[in-house]
Amino acid sequence: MTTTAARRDRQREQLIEAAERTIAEKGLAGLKARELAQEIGCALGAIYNLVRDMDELVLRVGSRTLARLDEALGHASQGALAAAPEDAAGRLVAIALAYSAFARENPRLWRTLFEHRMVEGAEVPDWAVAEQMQLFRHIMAPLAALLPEAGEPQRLLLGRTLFSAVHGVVAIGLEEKLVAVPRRELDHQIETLVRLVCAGLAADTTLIR
Amino acid sequence: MTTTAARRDRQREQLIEAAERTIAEKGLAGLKARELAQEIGCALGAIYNLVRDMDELVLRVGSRTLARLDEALGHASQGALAAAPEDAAGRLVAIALAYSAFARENPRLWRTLFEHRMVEGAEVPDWAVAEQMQLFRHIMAPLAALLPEAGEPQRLLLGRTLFSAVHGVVAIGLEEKLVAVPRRELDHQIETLVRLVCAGLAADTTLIR
DNA sequence: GTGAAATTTTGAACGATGTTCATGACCGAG
DNA sequence: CTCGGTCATGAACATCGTTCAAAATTTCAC
Repeated sequence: MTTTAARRDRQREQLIEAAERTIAEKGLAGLKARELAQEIGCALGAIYNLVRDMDELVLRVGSRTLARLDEALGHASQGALAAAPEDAAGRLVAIALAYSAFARENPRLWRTLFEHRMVEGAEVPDWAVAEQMQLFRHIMAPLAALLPEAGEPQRLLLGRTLFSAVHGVVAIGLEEKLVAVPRRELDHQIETLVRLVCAGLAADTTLIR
Repeated sequence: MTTTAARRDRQREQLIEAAERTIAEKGLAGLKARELAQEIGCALGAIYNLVRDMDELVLRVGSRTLARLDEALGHASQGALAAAPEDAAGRLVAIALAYSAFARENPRLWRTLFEHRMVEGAEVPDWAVAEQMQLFRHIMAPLAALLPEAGEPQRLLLGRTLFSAVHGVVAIGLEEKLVAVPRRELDHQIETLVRLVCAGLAADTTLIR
């Protein structure tokens, strides 16, 4: 016997999956409450029993995307560690390239992570913020190997900066949809950026204080 | 005597300025056709005689923002050049910091430059693309001084990468509105990033090929 | 098992919003 | 002055997300 709560949970899952498919296919702007209701076979108003509003739905899709991204970065980091345990810079490059690959392969879902703005006044829930912070741990490990003498706060700051910089290259690189940036070229830009920063770190450690 | 066309041009200017003020105050989401019509004193439908649609209006506001940004970067570059003509890296840092300052001082207008997505299928007009490319010239000059031996294509690629990287740090740094990143900290991250890349370039020119 | 109470589902209705279009005012040339 | 075309007008339309009173369903005590 299926209790009401269990069925609602199942339907909520269906809703989130339908929303994920829709965003992946048509982008965030293509997400319509009425279409979702029809797709999961419920009334329009029922959606608001499964989810507070569309914002929460988008946030939950973002949570799934973030989990997949986290997994991709973890695999890349692990692979690079196995291939060259000493090469911390290479591991950073591998993570950055994995980030780029994920963005390229999931363009609309990835975009949604940043495109989505909360309605005025509403705050991002704590669990969403915590998830985003989790991503940094992949960067922090190689960074600690690269800068054993720097303090943790300095490393955190640098990790954040490095992530943001790579993100910027990917974001602007994938912007112009028509003249799609060739994968090779974008990946080369990213690798160059990360290696330049690492070379800079090796050349002049006083830049990190 | 004011011909009809002249009055329409004047009203179009009013419309763009009103839209600019609105976006600066309330953000892109706060831009409503009906409010604009009331503000410039015309009927709702008249807006569509001044502008094809809201997309074009936002693009025109973006054009003004881009012009002011271009001016700010030019001033910063010029100032740094006068202060230390030899220090190309310092000029890059000055430009990056000016970019950060502009974004911080014009958060909603700056955001609109990137937030805005064309409706499906519509393409960004050529004049808008050309304007964006203009920005790069500020970066290219110091880069040429820094890498006299590199080819122009390599320099262009690196300039684009550097711009994107700094943009990423600013974009993510200004993201969380509540826990506003202190100006000092953000500027320090940016300067660190640019100096690290410059140090990397000096240490290992083979990274740019 | 039954009936009442509580809960959930329903979809019409509401309030916004961008855009269009018949209508009527207005302008300018002859 | 007049008339033909141009332009302004705002009601109407198509979509949205969201709400809510009513209907349907489930729950539960007896």
